[in-house]
Amino acid sequence: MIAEVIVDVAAYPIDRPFDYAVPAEWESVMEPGLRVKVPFGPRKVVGYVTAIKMHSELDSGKIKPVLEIIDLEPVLSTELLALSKWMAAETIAYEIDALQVMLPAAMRAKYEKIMRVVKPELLDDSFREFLGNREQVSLKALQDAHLLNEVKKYSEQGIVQIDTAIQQKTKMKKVRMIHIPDTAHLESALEETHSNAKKQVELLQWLLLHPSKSMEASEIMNKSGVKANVLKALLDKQVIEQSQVEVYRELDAPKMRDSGKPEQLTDEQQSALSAIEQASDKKKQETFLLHGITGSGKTEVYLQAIDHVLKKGKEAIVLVPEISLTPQMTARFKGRFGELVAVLHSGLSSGEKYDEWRRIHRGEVKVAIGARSAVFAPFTNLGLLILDEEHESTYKQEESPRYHARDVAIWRADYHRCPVILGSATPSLESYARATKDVYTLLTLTKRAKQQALPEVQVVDMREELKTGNRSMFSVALADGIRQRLERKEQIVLLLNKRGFSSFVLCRDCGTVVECPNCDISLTYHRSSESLKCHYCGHEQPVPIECPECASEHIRFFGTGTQKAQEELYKLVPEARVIRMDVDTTSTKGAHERLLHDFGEGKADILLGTQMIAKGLDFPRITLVGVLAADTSLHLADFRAAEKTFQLLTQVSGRAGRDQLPGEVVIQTYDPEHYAIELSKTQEYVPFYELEMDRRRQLGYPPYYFVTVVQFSHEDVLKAADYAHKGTSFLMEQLSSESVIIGPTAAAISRLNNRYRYQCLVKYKQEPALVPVLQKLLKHYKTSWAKDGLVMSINREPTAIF
DNA sequence: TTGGGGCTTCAG
DNA sequence: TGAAGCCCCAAC
Repeated sequence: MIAEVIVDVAAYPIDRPFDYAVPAEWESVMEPGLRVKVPFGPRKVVGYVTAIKMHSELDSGKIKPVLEIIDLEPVLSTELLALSKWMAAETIAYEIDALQVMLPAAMRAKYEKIMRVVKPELLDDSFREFLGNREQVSLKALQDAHLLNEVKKYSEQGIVQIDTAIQQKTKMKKVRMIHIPDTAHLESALEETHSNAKKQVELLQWLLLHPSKSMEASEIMNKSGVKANVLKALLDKQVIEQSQVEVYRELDAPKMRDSGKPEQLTDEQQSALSAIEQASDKKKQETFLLHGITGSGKTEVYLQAIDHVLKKGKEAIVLVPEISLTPQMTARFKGRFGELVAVLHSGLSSGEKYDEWRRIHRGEVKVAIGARSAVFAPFTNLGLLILDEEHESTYKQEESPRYHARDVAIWRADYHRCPVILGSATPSLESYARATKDVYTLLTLTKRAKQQALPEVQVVDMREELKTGNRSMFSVALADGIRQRLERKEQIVLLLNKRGFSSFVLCRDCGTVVECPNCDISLTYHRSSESLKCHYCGHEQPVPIECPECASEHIRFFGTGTQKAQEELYKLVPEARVIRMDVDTTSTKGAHERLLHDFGEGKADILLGTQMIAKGLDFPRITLVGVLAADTSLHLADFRAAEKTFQLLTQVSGRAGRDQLPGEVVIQTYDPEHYAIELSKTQEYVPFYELEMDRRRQLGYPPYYFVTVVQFSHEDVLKAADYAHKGTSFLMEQLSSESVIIGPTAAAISRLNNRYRYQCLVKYKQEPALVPVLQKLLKHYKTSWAKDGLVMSINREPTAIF
């Protein structure tokens, strides 16, 4: 029997299965999806069995045997094995990378070189002394002891052997379990125990009072008050027995709970739910775009749809952007489905993630909630996949394999013949466009679930504020609003839009942002050269001293931090209690959750933060939302800038007035006429969608075109540019004339880690040759360019063009 | 990616 | 002549 194995080596010529002989005694247990230890060249590595066959094309002399089977059960199902193949091909990644992302990080192998003594009698005395009674030592320890030269000699003489040890990063957690005999045995043991052994008598009596078959050793010690030595004495006498039992790590119980009861649905919610249930009953793959305004109760639709598939004995995956994986959200799912839910979020340790993964793998839970990678949850009978806030760019992994969770979800749904729900108040243009073309089924929720009115939105022109002499960060309207809420003991959320910090130049008098003469995109400020550059066409110009439009000298780099905002806020309302939430204050584990919890408890009046506060907050006392600088994200060198701004403004506005109290939103901007800001006033998505689609069509950007970016980097500027040229011309030659190839241009971050970066942009509507051509380019690169120090990467459908 | 073999270079 | 450094190649 032959096993085809993908080995744990990420390299171009190795990105294919290798054949290994299966020893006869393992033939009955060998199957695809198992991890094995195999010899590979002179070393030993972990590999994944992807197929079993009876014969190999290779000379039998070349085939080595599998050394060890690591798992008892396959860790990857046939479905996930097939998915990894598809994903590797689609994203142009190594298959091993595609396999590894599907498993928890704790299962990734760690290699350690160890030295094993073969002929101890031939060792020097000093070396033997160092070893003590150890038979093997890690090379690391030997290096620390400066013994590497000796080891080398011994190894050449065959006195010691160097070997690779493969270790699991995280092991299953085990506890010491004490097995307690029945009362009769305990009583007879008590009689036999000498009364001098007071503590033993005490323990036996305690055990008699607390009858149980088995108990954790630590629990016995804690509750009975005896020490470990007493326990050991009884173990030695074989009165009690012990064993190591595998347990799951205890997760923090959610602090908030949902009532657990399904809520009454509105008509709109009900018809959306029915459509999903129908698709589910018909065992049909169908992708639904659930477009519901903020507060329209999308989550309730998810919950009831999940309930429907669970009743049919199937499983569900819910993906949420990491940031909205707040206790509020998870508590709601746990409240509804209790122990059937596994939550996978970044706050868990790798061991905890591993435990959650095993709970899914063993079929102990039916619902998995998590960020991007939860889309690979090892369910075998999926009935529903949900992506909440589907427009979020965090669903795209920006390192190899560069997959999009949406595509993976649809692939899995297709495999299991089940529906996918993409939910958002502000869908990505891609998804909405597909919904209008009936690729996806559009479901719309236009009313808020609790009948509240949408908050009233006011856009404040900061240029006017400046003219009237207000140089502070807060407009008169916002400052008044804040004071008012403080008096009424209501809560305020202030969003500081920090994206694209200091990267563009803006005139404080007329709001002009310096743009590229060739492209409809703002120029990016480059400190190193004191110039402004366009990352799309390569245009470059010096930083102007005065505004090119109004000749004002109030022209400067735009951007301001949360810390400064907090100081200014203090000057404005010293009595207010402010919680600041940004990368600085949320870097420690659980900080994010704690700050939100405090805010929810009313321990602060104002929540000031960056993007991370825009989502998922659902607190009834928030009645004012202020956006301090709406335009910061508008002038990024990114064709999605307007879309992202509109999404952010809509999301954050949705935080206000979610309960009884009416909400109000104040958006401060230097560019009130911009359609992304103008339209966020009414929070109407469709008009924005139409305008933005028009613009995208004119400029030839997604979703009208697909985009692939090929990036070239090299330590030497000239070589980077040279290879970028070569690569670009290769693509031009090979791809059809329908495709638009732009570049090479300097990347937005033109030097990163001392490497110069250039890129080439491929835009296409239909290009069947794309993947094969990219594969060819990759082969070129790997077989010759890479040797010259070039690094090339391919990113299909990037979230942003850097 | 990694380890080994082979080749060159340099000092002794 | 041996050690060290570098390049190249195969890996089942």
